Parts: sequence; C-alpha cells; structure tokens
Amino acid sequence: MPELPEVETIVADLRPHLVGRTIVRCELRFPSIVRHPEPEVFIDSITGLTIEGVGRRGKFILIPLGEGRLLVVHLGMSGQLRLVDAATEIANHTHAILDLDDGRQLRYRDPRRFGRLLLGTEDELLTSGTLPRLGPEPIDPAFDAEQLFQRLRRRRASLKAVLLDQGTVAGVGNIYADESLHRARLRPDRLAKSLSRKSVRRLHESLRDSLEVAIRNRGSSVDTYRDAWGEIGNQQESLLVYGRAGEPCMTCGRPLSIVRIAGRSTVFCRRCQR
DNA sequence: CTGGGCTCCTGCCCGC
DNA sequence: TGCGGGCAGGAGCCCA
Repeated sequence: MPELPEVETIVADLRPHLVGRTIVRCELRFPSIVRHPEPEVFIDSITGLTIEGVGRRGKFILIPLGEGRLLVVHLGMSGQLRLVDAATEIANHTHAILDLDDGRQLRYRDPRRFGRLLLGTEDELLTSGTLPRLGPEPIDPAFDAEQLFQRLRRRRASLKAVLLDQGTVAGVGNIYADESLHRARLRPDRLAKSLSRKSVRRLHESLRDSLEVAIRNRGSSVDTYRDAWGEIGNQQESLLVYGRAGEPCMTCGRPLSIVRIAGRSTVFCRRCQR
C-alpha cells in the first residue's frame, strides 16, 4: 500500500513530465472517486489548467494548477497514478483520465476505491475538511527528535496507533510503522507517553532511516503498489518485519510475533523490541 | 478531547 | 476444479 516512500517515488518520477503540461480533457469513469467538488464542477474546473508542480504532503499527492488551484490525489490502499500514452489500453478500475497537451494521459486506477481526488484552493480543502490537518514530515530536516518527544508525551495510545495517526506524523502507514519500531527496538504496544527522550531519539532516527532507505529502493510492492510507469519497487525484499510473521528475526533469530494493535496487524520481535 | 471500532471495497488465499 | 468465507487496510465517522 502506498505510504510516504511510495508516494514520494511517484511524485519525483512524475514531476519532470507533468510540469508545464496543460490538461485538455478530463473523463471520470467512476465519478464518485472525486470527493470535492461535485464531479461535473471538477471536470469543468480542471479542463484547460496548466500543471505548475508535483508535490507531496504525507501520503497526499499535491498538484498545483495555477489560479491558486490544487489537485489532490490520495491513493488509499490500491490507488495507482500512471502516466501513459493515450493509445494505451485502459485497465479495469480506471476511474479518472486526464488528457495532457503532449498526447499522454494521467490515469487514476483504484480497484478498492479507498482513494480519492480533490480539487480546490488549499484553504477551501482545509476548511471543508476534505484535506485533513497533517503532522510534520518525518524526513524534513527541521523535524527533530525533541518535536517528536513533545508529540508523543501527550499521547495515551500505543506507539503503533500514534505512528499511524497522520495528525502526529504525516505519511507513515502499517509497513513503515512496524519497520521503524523494529529498528528502534521498541514494542508497538508501548504507550507513546512512556518513552524516554533517549528512546524517542532512537525512534526518530529509525523513522527517518526506514523511510529514506525505502525511497532509495523506490518503495515496497508488497501488494498492489506500482510506480507511475507500472513498475514495482524493491524495498519489499529488504523489509525487516512487515509480512514476515513467524519467520526468524533478522537480529536474534527468534520467530517474529504478530498481534493486532489499533485494528492493524502488527509484526515485531518479542526479544529485540522492548 | 481521545481512542477504539466500524465501514467502505476488491482481490487473493485457503479450505472443503 | 470451483466456490464461499475470511482477511487485508487508510482514514472518515461515530460513539463511549
């Protein structure tokens, strides 16, 4: 599933191809994938606008289109944003097609339809609640361990639940929550507020390391994740715990445990993580 | 306010 | 071989 590293890979790949292109036509094959504004308004508004940038905030893809307008794409569980030649056969579950002025198409495909498209000014999307308030970017150099400590100390919930909360830190999902906690040698069910500054420093560094390594490896294709060209990533081959329940811990060899925390399957080592 | 649980949805895997 | 059930999960929403 696309988390920060997967979204970052897509965004970095698309940017040089999309900036400067004009959207000449928009087709919604499954209109309710657009959550704001009404689909007809979305089509009318987006047609003719020129792409000024391609960015990311947490797991959200942000595409400024001029006139203060922002196209927002969230991939949910199974969303794919692909740049293809217009002649390419249309895959099933393709819900939106943006025709560009260079003969290519930006297509949104999402079998499970947990993803969404939004269009509006940033203020409009924030005040309407369609774009949630997000915590800091974990890989931002300005985000330091002390900031993480201050955020964790106020939270009664488990570390796993807090890492998954996009309002605490933006962009971490089930894969990199488990990976970070393993690297930091912290149990996922530890209460966030119970961590010492020293432990939080370790978690801060582990978060950053897990995410940056995954970006270098172009993300994890453990399920349906594909990049903008339809290719898989490589990080799934190097994951320490995610998807490895029952297999030996890379550090101590003990079989990895799997439990359910915050409604998510959670894999960790009972010996290495305290 | 906070945290936990339910819901949406399809594909995949397992067992009969 | 085919089919049904269970499971996976991001995040909005509701409720205690």
